[in-house]
Amino acid sequence: MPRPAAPDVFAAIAEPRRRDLVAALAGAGPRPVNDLVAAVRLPQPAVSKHLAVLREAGIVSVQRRGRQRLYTLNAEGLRPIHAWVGRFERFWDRHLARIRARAERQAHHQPPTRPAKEK
Amino acid sequence: MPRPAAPDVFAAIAEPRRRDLVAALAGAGPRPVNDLVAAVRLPQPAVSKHLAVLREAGIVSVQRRGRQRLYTLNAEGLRPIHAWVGRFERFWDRHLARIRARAERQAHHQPPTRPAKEK
DNA sequence: TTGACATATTCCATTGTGAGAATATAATCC
DNA sequence: GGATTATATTCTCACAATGGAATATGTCAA
Repeated sequence: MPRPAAPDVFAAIAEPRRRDLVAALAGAGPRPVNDLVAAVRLPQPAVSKHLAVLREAGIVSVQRRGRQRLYTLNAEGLRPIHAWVGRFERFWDRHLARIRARAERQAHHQPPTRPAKEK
Repeated sequence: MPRPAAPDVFAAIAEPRRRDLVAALAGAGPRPVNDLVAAVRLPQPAVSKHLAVLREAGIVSVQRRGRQRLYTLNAEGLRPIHAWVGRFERFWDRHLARIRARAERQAHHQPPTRPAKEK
């Protein structure tokens, strides 16, 4: 599959407005730009520009219909972020930390890692 | 508890170098700055500056010992991101999508949503 | 065609961000 | 004290990003 190039997804969602747009696109199906303009309360050119960034990052996809362009959330594009943050989930999730400790103990047959005492 | 103010965690991890720093801090315990300088191959002032951003975002914490400052990953700070992205997990996870579809079908007693055909 | 509508793009001014060099602070050692 | 080590801060510069206004592009309708 032709990876359509995803220039820094992290930077794309760093902008609060763009996160708003993503949220507005979730749940509902393809929405025209004007819908989003109404949803996020931002001038139309701004919305178009933010959508362009999201599109280039692979987070949304467009589809022309008549004079309007319907934007759809492409959640797959968010996956790298989820994956990256997920690497650290075990550091705050006590349950996961325990599971991990046990797994490592069984694997290496060594004493469990000290649970990194909370301050 | 005094929420220590977390100015845009999203912006903090938008920088690749800072993500490198976070990764370098994970797993190992508190590490002095020079360790990190060696790890990420960046001039020391740059590292200090990035660490400052991470600190203000609540992603790392510092602890003085002698002349050095030991930085520790504060994974809790990443939680907002995980939570935000997690909201959209169901849109790419087929299994979760099915669960959701069934739940909605049962709730509204209506035909299941068409799985949004890929282009 | 003309006109209205939906959206994108360009231009400009402002602000923010990161790199790099130099310097400052603070703790330790002699 | 002075020298050395560890880290932070300041400064400047180049550049990217953002908002706003204006304008361009494309599509439908009459």
